[in-house]
Amino acid sequence: MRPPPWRIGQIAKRTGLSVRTLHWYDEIGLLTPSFRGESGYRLYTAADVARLQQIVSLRQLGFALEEVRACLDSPDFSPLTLIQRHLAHSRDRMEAQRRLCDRLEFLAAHWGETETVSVEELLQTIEEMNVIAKYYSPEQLEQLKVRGEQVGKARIRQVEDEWPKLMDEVRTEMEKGSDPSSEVVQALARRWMSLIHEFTGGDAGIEKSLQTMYSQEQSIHGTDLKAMQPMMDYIGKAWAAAK
Amino acid sequence: MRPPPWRIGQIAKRTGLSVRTLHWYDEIGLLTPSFRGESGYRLYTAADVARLQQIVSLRQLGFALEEVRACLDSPDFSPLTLIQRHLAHSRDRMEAQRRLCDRLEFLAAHWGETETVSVEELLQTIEEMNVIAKYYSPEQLEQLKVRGEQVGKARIRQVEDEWPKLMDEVRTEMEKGSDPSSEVVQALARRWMSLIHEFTGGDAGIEKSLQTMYSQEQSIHGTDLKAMQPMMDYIGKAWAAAK
DNA sequence: CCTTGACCCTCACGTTGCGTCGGGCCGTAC
DNA sequence: GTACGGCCCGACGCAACGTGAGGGTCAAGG
Repeated sequence: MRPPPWRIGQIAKRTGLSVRTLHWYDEIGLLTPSFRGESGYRLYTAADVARLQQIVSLRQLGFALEEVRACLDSPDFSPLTLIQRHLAHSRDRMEAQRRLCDRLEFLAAHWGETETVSVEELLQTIEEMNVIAKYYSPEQLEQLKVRGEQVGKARIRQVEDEWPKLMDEVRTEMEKGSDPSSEVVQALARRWMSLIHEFTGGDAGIEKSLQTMYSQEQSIHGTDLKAMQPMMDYIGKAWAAAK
Repeated sequence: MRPPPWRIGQIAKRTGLSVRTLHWYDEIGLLTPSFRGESGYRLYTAADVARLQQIVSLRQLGFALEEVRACLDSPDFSPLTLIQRHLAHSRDRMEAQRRLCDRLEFLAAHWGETETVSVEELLQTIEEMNVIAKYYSPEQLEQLKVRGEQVGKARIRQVEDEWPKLMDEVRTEMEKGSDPSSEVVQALARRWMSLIHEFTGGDAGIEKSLQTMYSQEQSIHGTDLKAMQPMMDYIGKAWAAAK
């Protein structure tokens, strides 16, 4: 790092940028080295390096090269609005990134120990996620995610096992024509409501969204929701009778 | 949306993609419509639309077009590792985005009500942020951010006012040669330590990093840290004497 | 039959910020 | 003298389209 002016390779090493990047900055006129040797070598002075460090600093904030140029080349430029614009934009992008991570995390967790997952299963699950996202607000989804972490994956699998059994039992009672106020049906209703409550975490909004989804969609997660409608009515009656 | 096959414009409206995008997918062979009319119009069948929706689904996860192609075109493809790779990558990017947002937020907040900010001030502050980031771990910075929000901006400005005054008083006592165990110096030491404590929030690690920074850097935020070294020793003696 | 307007086609260049060649000159050490 | 590494310029490549230019097609209306 002996005498200024320095050649391009020195500058590259010093700043961590690539030689090509410095060529590029020169080419677009963002940083033109003050001198050229007789052989055509770019020669950078201390002032050039200072400007380059400013460029690097502004780039760290995610500014585009043209914005960096605007900052450095117009002496009375006030970067405040630029920063605020960038902040808003960055926050948006971060939100999008966060949601994407959530989705990926869910998918990764969903098949945590599974060896191989087929593309069909993946697409199926994405489709379900999209359907679900249609009915819950982002905040509700966040709530559900937290709740899912609270109850643990083991319990979730337990419940996923239990649901179809419970539905079978309810269907049986319905077909037998059992009175909703009978003790057997009451017990089923209590189990039903308990599972729902475990899912919603007692949040009324989430339960509302869940019901809206059940009434609008005809199938999800392999369950025929249309066929569930009468069951829900039946259980609803039993629950009402219990009170 | 009458009879399949549909023309490109219909498909575009239906999927929310642009016509150009569909052209592009055709060009790279990701989605070639099953038919062409005699006039050369692209004609998409229901199967084409189904594939397109799969493409859109996978793109939502942030997959590159080539990855989408790999998923859809090799029948025994298992996307699990792809998802995990993507998740790791996405988390990294989100972390970077978060740090960038933090920096921008700090800058925006730093000049909250100021009308115009010069580029020099901006660059100066970025430089300080870089120096600070050299000495604190990301977790510590997060802690400091939270702490800053707790104490409020008004108090921060108060402290920023108070520091130079306190330093002046300490310097005066030093030059007078006052005994560190004297009551006057003890009082100064108590004020000094109190301010430090208010900054660190009582965190030993942060205080350590702060001291490292003070000993390594020669100037920050317009304060001559080299000149502060003897003052810190002096206060240290006074504090030790107090105990 | 002609026009109009919506829709479609195929090039083909622009975008961002460089990475990565290829072919050839320059500088220094052995 | 020559070998090796640094530097030059020019040009293509990248991801995923956007945005024209210039021109055909189709259905309805005058």
